[in-house]
Amino acid sequence: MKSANDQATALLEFRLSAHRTLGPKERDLISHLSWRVEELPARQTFIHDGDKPAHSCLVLAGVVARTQYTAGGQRQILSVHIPGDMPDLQSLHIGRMDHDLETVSATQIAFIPHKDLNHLCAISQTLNATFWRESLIDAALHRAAIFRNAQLDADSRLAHFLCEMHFRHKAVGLVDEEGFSFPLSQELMGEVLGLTIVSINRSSQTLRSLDLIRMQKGHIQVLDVDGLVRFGQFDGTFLHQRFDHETLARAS
Amino acid sequence: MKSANDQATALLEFRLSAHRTLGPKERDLISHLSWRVEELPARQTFIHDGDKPAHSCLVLAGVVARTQYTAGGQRQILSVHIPGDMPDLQSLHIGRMDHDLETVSATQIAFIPHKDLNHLCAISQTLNATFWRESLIDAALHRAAIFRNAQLDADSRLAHFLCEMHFRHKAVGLVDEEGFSFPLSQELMGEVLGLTIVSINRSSQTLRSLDLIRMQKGHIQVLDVDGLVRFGQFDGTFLHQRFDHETLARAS
DNA sequence: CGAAGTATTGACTTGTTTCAATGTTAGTGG
DNA sequence: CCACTAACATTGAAACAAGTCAATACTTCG
Repeated sequence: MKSANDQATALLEFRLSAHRTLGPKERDLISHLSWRVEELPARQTFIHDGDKPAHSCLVLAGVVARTQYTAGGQRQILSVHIPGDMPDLQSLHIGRMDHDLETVSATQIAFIPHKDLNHLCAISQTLNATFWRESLIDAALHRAAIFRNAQLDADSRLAHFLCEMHFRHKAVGLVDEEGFSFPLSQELMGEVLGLTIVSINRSSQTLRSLDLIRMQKGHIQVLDVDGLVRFGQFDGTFLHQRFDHETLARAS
Repeated sequence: MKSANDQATALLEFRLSAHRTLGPKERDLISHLSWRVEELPARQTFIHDGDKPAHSCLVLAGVVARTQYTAGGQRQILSVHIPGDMPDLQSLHIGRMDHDLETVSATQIAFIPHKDLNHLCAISQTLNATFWRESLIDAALHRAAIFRNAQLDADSRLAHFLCEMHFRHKAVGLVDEEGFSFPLSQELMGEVLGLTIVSINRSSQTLRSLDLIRMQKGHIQVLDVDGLVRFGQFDGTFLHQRFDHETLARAS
């Protein structure tokens, strides 16, 4: 049984290896980080708009959403983060948060002081570039969201989003023959895609009736990847994955 | 009369100073960069989806759009870039472009080899962090776009976008009593906001009738900043500007 | 069992698109 | 200097995708 700290180390090493092969120096540096791991319940905002965090975090288990609220209190989900993601890497160089981070399901999150990350980046050009790249891919996900929300109708929008989720889960080895576990309710998917729960419900029925996906109680299975990709006009380039099919199990 | 190279240097120094005060070492490093400056006509795609650029660029004059196309050839403008922006800074660490860069108006663009930028970042932690921060603010602009396109109706969406343009132009000293020069046609604003030209036209009439803006032939003037901010639910935090009111003139 | 959260369905409403025509402006060449 | 052209802006009417409202069912869990 691994300690939580080892688990964070293994996951980070796996994630960074997806960008480039790490040398022994980098692996050593990573392994000496000391993480503080927290268990958080569902629906908890753990970093607030306006905060000036002194740590960044790595999602170990569960799902986290970036959110922003309208004047009327309506919530927009800006992006969805799964194990292996570092959803507030930006706070390393942009002190003040311009959005919230909240848990969707119960999650396990590892925190690391900015000081330690900065130290790492100062010592290793490779790690510096890799963390930077990680934050750039985050921006690429945002661009994909802008594209789909503006250009696709409700059905395709959902298809595009589910493609993204499928490939991102796959990249961290979280997809098996049964699909992947995915705790967003239809209401929350609506908040991601700028649609109402009613639209999501109807669109999900469309995708199911076309035998593209199966979708029930926090679990999603893509039955026809190519079909879903076509339906959602999904071009996975923006994920910039060096390889897709390694499993987290193999890495840890 | 400054050379184009000096102009690029001055603009970059000004821009980076908006993040943090640069020391003499950093200013010296920047001043020794050698830029290649190009004049490009309007509507020209100068970096293509799939390209692997060996340079990044700095917009000196004119407006540049990041674009992505649907299967049906419909164009989405992902973001709009004005003088002082480095719209493909990401290519420094994400080799392959996942979108196009095209000019909107006639532009002047300065190119710098990735090699030189990487060298700079290796030598100076400060510059490394500053360029990184620049790319993170780019991501923050994306988040603002996701928010406005999903949560605001046509009128507010346009108001929000015009606020963003107003403050970003102001930050580089491009706003005077007459407003600022802005070459996006109503059709292109539609491609930014996920609306049709008809909607933009009607929304712009709304904003004009409320005396919030004046808008004619490539020129925009915000008459009532506070009013427009309120109307568009605009929270400028995401711009992360250290100061807004320095002028480019003063810096160069 | 009751309660809360989530999913589903139908009827009606609305903001935006689509289509199509007309007006305006700036630039070009005779 | 004016006719011609292309790009851009404006307007009205009809169509439609998604929203709203509201009722009902299913699931999970204490």
